[in-house]
Order: sequence, then C-alpha cells, then structure tokens
Amino acid sequence: MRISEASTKSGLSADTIRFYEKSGIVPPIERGPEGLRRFSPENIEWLTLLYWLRKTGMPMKEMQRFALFYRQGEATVPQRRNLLLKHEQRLRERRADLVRCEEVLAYKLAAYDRIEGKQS
Amino acid sequence: MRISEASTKSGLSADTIRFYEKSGIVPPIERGPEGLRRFSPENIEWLTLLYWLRKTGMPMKEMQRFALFYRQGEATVPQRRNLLLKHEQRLRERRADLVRCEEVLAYKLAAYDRIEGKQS
DNA sequence: CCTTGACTTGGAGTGACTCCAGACCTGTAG
DNA sequence: CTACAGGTCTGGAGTCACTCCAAGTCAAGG
Repeated sequence: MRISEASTKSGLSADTIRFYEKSGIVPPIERGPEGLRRFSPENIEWLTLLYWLRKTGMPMKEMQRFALFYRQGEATVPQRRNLLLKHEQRLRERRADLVRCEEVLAYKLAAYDRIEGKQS
Repeated sequence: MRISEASTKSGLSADTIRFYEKSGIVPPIERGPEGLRRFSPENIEWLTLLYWLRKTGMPMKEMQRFALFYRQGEATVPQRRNLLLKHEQRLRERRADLVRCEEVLAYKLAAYDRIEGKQS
C-alpha cells in the first residue's frame, strides 16, 4: 500500500512518515518501479507503535535507539523491553501530572465560581 | 523575590520565565533600581498555574489569550472559565491516550515474553 | 493530449523553548 | 583597594520534532 493509506492506518501524517524514514526511525521502505513507497503490514504495525510512543511523549532519540535494536533482530529483545518499561514509567508520571493539573483547575474554577457568585 | 527563587517556586526555568514575559504570557514584571525583576506572590501564583498548563499541553497561543483575559480583570472570568474547561477536556483526552498506550505496551511486552520464553 | 491528483525531493518555516556570550552589579576575601 | 565569584541582564543563535511548500514526475480518466 502507498503512503496515504499508511498514513490513515497508522495515524502519522505522510510528512511525518517520510521524516521518520530520513531519521532512521522507520527502516527504508521498499519502492515500486515508479519510485513510490510500498508499505508492508509489518511497516504499518511499526508505524502504529511509533504513533503511540510519540503521542505519549517518547523522544526521537529513544525511538531511534529502539529502531536500531529492532533492526538487529530478536537478540535485542531485552534491550527493547527495557526501553518500553522505561516508557511505561513515563506514562505513570504523566498520568500523575494530569491528575495534579485537574486538581489545580478544579481549584481555579471554584475560585471563579466564588467571584461570579459575588457579582450576581 | 528574584528570578531564581521565582523559578524554583513555580517550576519554570528562569529562561522560560523571561521568554514568557517577552511573549506576553506573563505581565511585565516590576524591576528594582538595579534593573532586576522583582516577583510578587501573585506573579508566582500565575507562573505556577502556567507551569501546570504547559506541562499538560496547553499551547502558547491559548496561554496568551488566557493572559490577555487575565489582564482585563474580573469581567473576563467567563471567558477564562471556558478556556480552563476546554483544557480539562484536553486532560481527559490525554489520559485516554495514556491508557491506550499502556495497553499497546502491555501487548508488546507480552509478545517479548513469548519470544524469550521460546529462546530459553 | 490535457488535466487531475497522488507522490517525489530538498529546503524553508514554526512552536516552544534552551543555551550562550558579553556586560553589569554586589558582596566577600585578601 | 582590588580581585573574583555569583546572580542577573539582553539579544541572538541553536534544538527538537515536526509541518509546509515549490517544483518536478508519473498514471489514469475524459
């Protein structure tokens, strides 16, 4: 399949996919005889994983390391597991931040309610 | 108090505070006779709120609008409330993303377990 | 044959910082 | 009194992770 379909299936924009390929986060994609990229189902699975990792804040450098391990085959599974575990940790921290921010907002909104209550 | 203390109390770096002042997200801070910024407790409260808003992904443009309303006084409380409610919505979406990503990671980690199980 | 539309590349632009050079005070130690 | 360290100032360059654009190629439809 071509880049637009790969984009809708993975969630990444066509530009981002090309950019990731240039940066080595996505392996060089096969090309058809006309020079267009032809994506395999594995490519899509990889892109979709990248979509979630970046959406939840994994930095590019870490994605690059992850991609490097991925290209080196199954021997690197322990390293890859470590990277994912580290990211899980990050997710927990982010969730704590969200909860903390919700509290701050609730406090602010309550203050607004008091101000508006006074006015009316 | 001066900028380093404002930084540790709010969580924003001194550079970011200066950058926010240039961008109008923070009102112009009072200066002492030597030209150094002197932060009031209100300044700190505002910076701390900004710290949480940006940490949870509010874009700068929205912070600018929020700051503009803030400087226009209590009459703009309804608009400010709307912005915060919109951000609350964003928080919920982000939390859903985190949860979804945790599922994806759990699935991947389980796949790694199967691979390693085969090897050993 | 001509147009439409998806795709290609390289490069410029954007958002939100982050870092740095060089200058200026202020306070302490010698 | 001088030397030096520490904190702050400004303006501007650098970074990260895209995002958009111009100019070109190609394939299919009318």
